[in-house]
Amino acid sequence: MTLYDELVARGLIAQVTDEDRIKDLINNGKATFYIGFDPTADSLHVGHFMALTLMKRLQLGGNRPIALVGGGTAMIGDPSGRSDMRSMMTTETIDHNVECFKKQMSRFIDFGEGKAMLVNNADWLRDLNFLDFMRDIGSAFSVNDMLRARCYVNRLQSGLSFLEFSYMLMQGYDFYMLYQKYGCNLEFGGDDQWSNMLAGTELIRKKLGEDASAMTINLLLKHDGTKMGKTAGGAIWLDPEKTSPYDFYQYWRNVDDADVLKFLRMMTFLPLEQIDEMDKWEGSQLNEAKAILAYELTKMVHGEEEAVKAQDAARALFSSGSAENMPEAEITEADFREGKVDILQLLFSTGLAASRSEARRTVQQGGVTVNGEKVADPFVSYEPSVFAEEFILKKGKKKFCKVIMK
RNA sequence: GGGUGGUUUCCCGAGUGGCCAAAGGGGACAGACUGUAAAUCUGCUGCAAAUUGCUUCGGUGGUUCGAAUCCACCACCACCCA
Repeated sequence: MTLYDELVARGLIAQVTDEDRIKDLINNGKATFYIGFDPTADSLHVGHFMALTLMKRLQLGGNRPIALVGGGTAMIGDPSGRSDMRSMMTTETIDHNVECFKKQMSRFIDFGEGKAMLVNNADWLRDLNFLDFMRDIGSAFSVNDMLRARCYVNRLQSGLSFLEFSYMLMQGYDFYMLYQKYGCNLEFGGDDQWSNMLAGTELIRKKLGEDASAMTINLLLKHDGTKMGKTAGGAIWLDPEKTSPYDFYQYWRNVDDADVLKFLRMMTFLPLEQIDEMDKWEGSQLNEAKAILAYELTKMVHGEEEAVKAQDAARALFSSGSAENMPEAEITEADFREGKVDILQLLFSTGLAASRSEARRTVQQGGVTVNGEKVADPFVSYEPSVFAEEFILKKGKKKFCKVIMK
């Protein structure tokens, strides 16, 4: 199976500019391709992760990836897929985020000599001269075409600043620069980037009379069309400080039945034959597929050791095993009042509940247990000595921790 | 630059002087049923030392016994005209 066919089989490819040319490039290791990452936060999230796995797949096929961090484009903010205006970030924040991105990417992609490159578009965007840029690049863009681009249409209702409108020019310019500097002949991106990417291929054609290609990856969507990787608490991050390996594992462990196989194909490196085999599974057997998905992804992002820990903790909670790898939470003397901690304070201090009020509600609704025993009274409190023994605090079905007295 | 409409709790959105911590929906959370799934049903959803108190309806100041609601100014947004 060729690389291109595999990408198709894994359900990754959404749109391409020229299928035959792209096949020839990537199947034969002739592509120097780039994917852009805008440093809007100090960690990558699962959406970026899929792009990284794609980069890896192509690199394994002998192609040369360029990870482009948008230290320049982040000054503007990509309006695609957004209904609101992005808040402006300072240069310091952006540069800090760029550094964080670099570190995380290095774990997945081999940036060894000649194998891959990490480039920052701040290098050419920040020092641009406005008039020169407008005469040179702006003249090659048609506002008529831009207004027709899908990504701007809904923004015309809710408001779009000229700053954001110009994002497309920047991204097009990136490709144009990478093409000239590094011979980058292919751009990848999320399907919501399609029009921005075409801006690049068009610009290269207009300015240089040469062809470059673009290909979009299907967005990581759930079966109901909502975005994956977002929870009420925010995004699922790759940084263990922002999303713990356990939470990361649980996130994937809990995907809908309808999505497991899709995610296994898109995100993991398991052989397709093995995944096809799982495709025959039904009902509760799919639970096993979810465990595999969760384990595989956690292993890739946090390493095997953390993946095993997360798995053990999950087993300990859901199918009785050792409590050794359970998440721990510390309490301190400050939590005690008159020598005791009450259950509400425990829930609050361990982060299981966002406030004492929320903790109280949960207790009243019968959602809290200590060492497996339901706590019905919101006023119960505990002496320090009980924490010398194992003290497992559980809220709801899935949230729990071992309480440790500091 | 001119005109009109708008800014409400996580989101959408009702509320035009007291009965407002603020309808309804979504989401989140908890319970039942399950397979750590989905669907469904129930509860719940500002904070707290909790039959009470405190803080909230873009910002500031004012009117009033009493303001999310009225007035003034400011900020931001959308639409129409230039």
